[in-house]
Amino acid sequence: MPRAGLTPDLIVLAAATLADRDGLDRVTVSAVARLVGVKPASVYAHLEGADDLLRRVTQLALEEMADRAADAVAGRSGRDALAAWAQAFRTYAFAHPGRYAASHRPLGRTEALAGAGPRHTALSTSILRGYDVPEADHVHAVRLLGATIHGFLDLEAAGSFDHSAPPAADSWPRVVDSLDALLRTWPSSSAR
Amino acid sequence: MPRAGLTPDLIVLAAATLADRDGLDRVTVSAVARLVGVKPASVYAHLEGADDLLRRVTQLALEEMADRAADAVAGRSGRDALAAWAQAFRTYAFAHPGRYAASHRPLGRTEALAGAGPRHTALSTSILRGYDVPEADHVHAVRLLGATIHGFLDLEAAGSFDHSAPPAADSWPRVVDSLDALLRTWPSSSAR
DNA sequence: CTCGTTTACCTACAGGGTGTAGGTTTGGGT
DNA sequence: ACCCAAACCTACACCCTGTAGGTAAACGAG
Repeated sequence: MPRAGLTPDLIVLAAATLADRDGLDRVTVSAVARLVGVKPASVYAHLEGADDLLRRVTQLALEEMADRAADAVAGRSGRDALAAWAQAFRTYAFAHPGRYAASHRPLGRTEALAGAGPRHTALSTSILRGYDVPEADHVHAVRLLGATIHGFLDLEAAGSFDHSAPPAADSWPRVVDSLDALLRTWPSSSAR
Repeated sequence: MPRAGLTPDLIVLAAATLADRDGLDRVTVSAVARLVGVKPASVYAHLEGADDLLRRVTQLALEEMADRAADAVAGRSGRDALAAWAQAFRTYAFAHPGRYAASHRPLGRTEALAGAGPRHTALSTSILRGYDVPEADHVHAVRLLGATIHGFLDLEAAGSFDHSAPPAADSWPRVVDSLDALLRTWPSSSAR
């Protein structure tokens, strides 16, 4: 019997593929084993278990998203950077729904600080350079950006926008416009 | 052997309790059966299965949140209404993390239109009455509000804000301020 | 108050996922 | 050519889902 030549990375990639194709909740050690042509028990030699598998998919998704986001903001600033940055996430969420869903799973402090987390923080902070947001408010602005983009994509993926009239895609540019407007007028917004 | 006197509602309530205590992913037919003191098979007489159980928890959570949100906006308008409405969700998310997580699960068109969905839409629309947002933009504004609040609470629950300095609670009022500012200046924001 | 019907709950079982123990094969290094 | 680490296997125990069919408690009718 030829050997599959598995590595943890190959298994995680298969899991991510499966997540995108069948949904994150269908990602099981057994299903991944089937996909790579191996018995379930063999997978446990490369990973610590189901939790570990999902955690690695989360980390993969966060890294990939950071890559794409970095690409998007490169060479842009202000509104352009903001729009491209946000669009990078939306494109990723559509292309890789399972990975995107995985990216929301909680991570331990250690994994979060070691992985792509800081890159995401740095990227969204860099967007603020095109606006007049005071240094002290950067954290809040970054959180607001992240929350709004994540919230929109999450609700869109959950179909929450499918029950009212205009397609979610019509609201997307308005969301980006709003965030831009908010950042442009930030000082006055904190002045009540 | 005394009879437990189960009803679908009692089972769903037990499931919701379990979700809040142990996490939504620990909600299984078996666990709920244990909690109410019955064998797993007995639960299937009252529900159609695990999917049905989770769907009902989702609906329960949406109804409860609509109740609290309605309570919060009653007798308020403008910024007060917005802040109270947003706070209602945050309070609920803290008090009932499992239910709150369940509220994000996708629902079919039928369940969504029959349940609390329309109430939530009506509630957030009512907040716009305190602002000068043109009728045609209401949908977009409602989606923006929902996305931002949901996104913030979801990221906060996932611990995404625990890795940088100020506690998430410090950013929350800034988010509400920002949304208020955005709605107050809405017309100019759509004018680029 | 007994009797029959309903139905709440049961046991038993099949199927699939997780995870461990321990055996067998494969391939690279010496 | 051989050896050893590792990749992969079978076999098993355990839990969750869901179905089939049985037992017994409640409840209304006479």
